[in-house]
Amino acid sequence: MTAETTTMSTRTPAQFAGAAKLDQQLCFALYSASGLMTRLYRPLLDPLGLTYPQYLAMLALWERAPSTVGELGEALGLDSATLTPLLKRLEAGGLVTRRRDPADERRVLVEPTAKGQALREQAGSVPAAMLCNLPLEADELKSLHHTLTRFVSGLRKADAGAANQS
Amino acid sequence: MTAETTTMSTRTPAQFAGAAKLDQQLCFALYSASGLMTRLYRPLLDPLGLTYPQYLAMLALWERAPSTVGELGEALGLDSATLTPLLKRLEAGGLVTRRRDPADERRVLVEPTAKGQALREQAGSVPAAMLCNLPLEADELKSLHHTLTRFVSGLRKADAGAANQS
DNA sequence: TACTAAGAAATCGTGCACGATTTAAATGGA
DNA sequence: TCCATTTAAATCGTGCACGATTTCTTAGTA
Repeated sequence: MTAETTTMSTRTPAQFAGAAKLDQQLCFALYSASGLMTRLYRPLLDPLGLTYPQYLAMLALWERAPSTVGELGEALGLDSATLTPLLKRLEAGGLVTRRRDPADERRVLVEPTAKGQALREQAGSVPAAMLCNLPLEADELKSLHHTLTRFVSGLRKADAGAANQS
Repeated sequence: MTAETTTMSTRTPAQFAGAAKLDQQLCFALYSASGLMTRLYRPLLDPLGLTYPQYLAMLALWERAPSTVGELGEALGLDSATLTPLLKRLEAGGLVTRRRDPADERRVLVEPTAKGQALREQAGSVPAAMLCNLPLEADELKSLHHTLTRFVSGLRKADAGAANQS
């Protein structure tokens, strides 16, 4: 993006110009960073046969299984329309099982198979490899992570509020 | 995500546990932040008839038109497989025109229509409205933006390097 | 002039993401 | 008990994203 060299819009009120540009750049930077990171994960995850969202789902399941679709959705910030087909693909790959909860037939319990558990060992080297790719110093990463965590937490509240209004 | 309350994995070698967790959380935080931001933009962009990627494309075109598909791709970090259908939708909505460059028939020039230019006025209020939604203080936003910009710049280099290797 | 190589955009197939709707199960009264 | 309400997941339609391939154009070169 040529954002740095952008001249001020001639129509934007002066008092908004700075803030508007900052906002645009921040949101765009988040958008770009997210996409670039997914791309950097690809060569690490391809050998495991996982996409990045699938990797996130497995991480969640390795920490807590069985989980319901709803619990996974809460953990990952995704809804059933996204998770159901993703989990079906993981099931087709033999990594998880899906079954109705006998105690509440509305729920679906998802759980890693033996193969899915075995994958955890292979996946163990991913975070360290990924860390090597990240272009900031350790303290900067920590600071970025800290700010982002507060940011996400705030956004989630705003998002929940917006959902309740409608 | 229950990341804050996550207990340490019992299988991860101790010396990697901290770094691994930090990495996972940072990447996941970026992924989450990006998705949440797109969601926050939706109510602002819906009245304009734009999605967030379409809004980004229009921002780029308002700054520089005509642009080729390749130039837009460079600016937004997207390839022609993503942009071509997106631009066709903008064209179908009457916001841009697409035509082959007479000087080089390989290129396609994209340019806002009068309607696309008019939309710029309406879109002027979007950044300020978005800014109100963001949950951090101005100095924190600035710091986040600064770190993210360096981060993205570094990731782009890493990504370009990876592309050249293959 | 031909012939190859390089470039730009479009196309194809797969997967993620979500709003809106649907189906089915559980819950809470009248 | 019966029925309305709520809840959980699945489904449908649209749009983004990208690797791989294809088509067409331009450039370079024997």
